[in-house]
Amino acid sequence: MQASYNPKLIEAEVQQGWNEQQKFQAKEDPAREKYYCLSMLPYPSGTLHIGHVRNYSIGDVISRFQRMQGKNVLQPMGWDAFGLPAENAAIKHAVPPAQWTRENIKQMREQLQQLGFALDWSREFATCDPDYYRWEQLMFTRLMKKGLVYNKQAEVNWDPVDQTVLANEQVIDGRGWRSGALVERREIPQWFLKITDYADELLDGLDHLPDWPEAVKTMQRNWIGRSHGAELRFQVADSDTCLEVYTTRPDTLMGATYMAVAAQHPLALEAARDNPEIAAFIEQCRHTGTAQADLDKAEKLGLDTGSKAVHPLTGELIPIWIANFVLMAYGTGAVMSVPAHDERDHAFASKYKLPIKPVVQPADGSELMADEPFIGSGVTINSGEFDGLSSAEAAAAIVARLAQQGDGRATTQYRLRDWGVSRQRYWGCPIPVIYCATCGAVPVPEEQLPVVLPEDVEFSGVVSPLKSDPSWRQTQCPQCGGAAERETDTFDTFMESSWYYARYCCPGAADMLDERADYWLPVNQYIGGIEHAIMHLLYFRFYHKLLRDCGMVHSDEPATRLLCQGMVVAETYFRKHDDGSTSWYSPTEVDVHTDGDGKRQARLLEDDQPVLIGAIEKMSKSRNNGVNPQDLVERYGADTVRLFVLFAAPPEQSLEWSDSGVEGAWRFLRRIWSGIHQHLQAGTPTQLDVAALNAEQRELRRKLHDTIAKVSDDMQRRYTFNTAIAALMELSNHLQRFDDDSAAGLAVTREAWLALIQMLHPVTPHLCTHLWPQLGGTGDIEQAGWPQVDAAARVREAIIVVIQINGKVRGKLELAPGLDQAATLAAARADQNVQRYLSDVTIRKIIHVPDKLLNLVVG
RNA sequence: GCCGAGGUGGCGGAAUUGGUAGACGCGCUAGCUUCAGGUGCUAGUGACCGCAAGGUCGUGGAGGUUCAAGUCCUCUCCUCGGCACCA
Repeated sequence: MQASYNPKLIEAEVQQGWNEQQKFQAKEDPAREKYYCLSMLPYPSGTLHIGHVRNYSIGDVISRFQRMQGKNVLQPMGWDAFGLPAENAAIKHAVPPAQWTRENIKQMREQLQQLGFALDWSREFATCDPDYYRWEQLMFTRLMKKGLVYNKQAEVNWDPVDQTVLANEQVIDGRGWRSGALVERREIPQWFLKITDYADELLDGLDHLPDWPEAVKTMQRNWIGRSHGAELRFQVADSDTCLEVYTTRPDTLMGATYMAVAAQHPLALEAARDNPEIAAFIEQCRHTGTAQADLDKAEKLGLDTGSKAVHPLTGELIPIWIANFVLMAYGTGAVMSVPAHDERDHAFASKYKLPIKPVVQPADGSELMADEPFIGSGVTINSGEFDGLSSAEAAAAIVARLAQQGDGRATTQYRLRDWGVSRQRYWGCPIPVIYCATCGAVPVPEEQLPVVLPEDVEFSGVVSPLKSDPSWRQTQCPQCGGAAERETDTFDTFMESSWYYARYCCPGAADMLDERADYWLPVNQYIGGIEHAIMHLLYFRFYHKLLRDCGMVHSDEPATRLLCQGMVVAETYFRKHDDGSTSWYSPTEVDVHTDGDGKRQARLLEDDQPVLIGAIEKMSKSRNNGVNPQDLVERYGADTVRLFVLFAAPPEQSLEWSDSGVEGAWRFLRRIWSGIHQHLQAGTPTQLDVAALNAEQRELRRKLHDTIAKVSDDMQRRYTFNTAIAALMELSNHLQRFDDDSAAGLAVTREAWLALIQMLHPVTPHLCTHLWPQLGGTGDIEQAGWPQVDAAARVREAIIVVIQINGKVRGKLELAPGLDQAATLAAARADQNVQRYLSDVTIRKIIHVPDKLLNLVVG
């Protein structure tokens, strides 16, 4: 064995061994328990960043830990290859999106391989492969036939200068990012998947996912937003039309003092015909982006249409307003406004001096605040015959009355909207639909799939090559054979990431999936960023149910356990220049020192002059605070990088990058190496005889077996890899301090080093694979399994019990375990410092937590 | 604006079920080792008072519950994630 640790050498050697054995190629084996560990597939943006390294290191620890438990583990990898950045790169560098994407994949694959993840590369694919997306197209045509797909008009952000549709992130302060033109909302026909048909199942299914984070389930519940309320009808005065509204608070109907409709509502458009002021207001409303946050934050504006609605209970006429915060796409595009009991209605009514009529008061009889809405439930007032009822009773009574009149009914509504899957983009999966003048929208027949996206194209960034190329577009109608045109929109890229996990199970299958999916699914452990908590993870669950209802999978949920890791952030360094500009420096160009007063100072290495330390932010190009994992791997080796990202923070928290922290990880691995080197030099151990150990040797064994218990729990149940590593560091510190070269001492040390290497193996597999045979470990470290706890070794002869007086610690006593209250009290009374607090007082109360604490309340 | 997280030494973090706050690592200080050091080793390191024994304070802020609160409750401030076309 070499005296010093050389990761470059051993990592290459160990990886070569894995490749030769095809060690991580998973094979279906019904005789073995399977374990499917899946990390979210990366978008091939160019190079790997630390966020990827973190995600895949977590997945790899879990995978390798499960392999050591004897499971048949599948850990695949692929590429989420369609998407907007490829189009942006094409515009910037004049390179076709396909070429840019495939070059990035090549580079990132090499980087992943260097990190030594236990991935089954034989199952790899990119979602832009026609062999992948053809099945997605097939699925879509099947869903069309099942009635789960429909086409309707929906709004997009329209850039009137570039004549193109913009993504929300391309709209900056209401203007197109490239043209600077004011963006308009425009309606165009788009395809939708009926996710709302599955709303109840998606909601109720969350109750059967005990191993998903509560935060994710809560966010999904709120997103689906099932509410029970009523659909009500208001007659429009002097007209034969009606306003349909939905409300969750029919008990407050008597307090409705005005109606509000969306700017695109037919009633608003009608009012605009002979009123230029209204027409101008509607035009103004078109210039907000489609993003919900923008709409919510925009000033609440409204205008009276002049029309009146008839209150269905009182017959009173109430005004109908147009309001910019009422959405046409959501619900019926109209709401009844009860300013006394709704915050937004109250603000709007106050602004436009509309009447406010309280109809509910708190059940405890407390006074209503004059200037604030009361949004809770209570008891009805000012409601005529409905007075004096609880909110629930009033709601039921009012809905019953309206139903009798034919003006309303109880309904359930969802906040969730159907999934719009059309994108007016080139670099995506073509939507397999043909438009025929006689037959309408016809799904592309199965035998004509896939509809292949042409890859060798010139892409200007304005018009999709699909739309500009008539030879691709023009085709024949599959039904009547007449001239027809292809759909030129492509799918939302969430479509590809909604079923990739299932395709990994069946590479090369002659259908979308085959029986191999039943062996591997559901995913045992899914790992990805918290930013996917709602949309991706909801579509992922939805698609699984679609696959199930098409008979392709036989479970209700795609993944049983979910881990959401936090972001990777880093400190920023900058200088302000005289011209007002700012230069951002990479952490690698800066040296940070702490002076004697604990103040941190940063200097630029290049000129040795100070730079300012900025905020800690998500790693990004604009702040230049990213760190390239490849440089780190070259300098320290993959094991050090993996160790650091797992040690620096628990997986769910954001991880702060630290160069010196990496140094610490590197030092730890070197100490392991030299410690084992010294141990091997010291001599040959005899067979371990636990009955013949001295006190120090027993103490080391106790530490070892405590550590095995802790690390096993941290890795399997808690997923706190940082504390598992800390425990291994403690054990290693003990081992280095333990200076006993006797045969028995060496035997205890050998046992500890072997177990340490086994437990560290999921984290730093190269180092541990290499050291295992050096320590005399037999066979393959992975097949040797996980170290077992020897309960007898953990028994303590003495434990520390804390003595408190009035809740303050006054003594710590080393006592035999299992003492009762009286014996513990006697021991406490014997302690000098405790005695000082017990003279001249009476003990009023004694709290005894056996083997932990004795609290004496005195006075 | 709405929904969801988070806030603990100079720094990253630990404290798993309400029971010793600060494990482990970084940084810093001192000493030793080395031809040398951006090496290695040893010791110390929350703040304040004290020669020491020991004491007081201390988990974003303000209240509360409890023998006991980082942990539970109420209010509040700040940071981050998502908000349906970034992925």
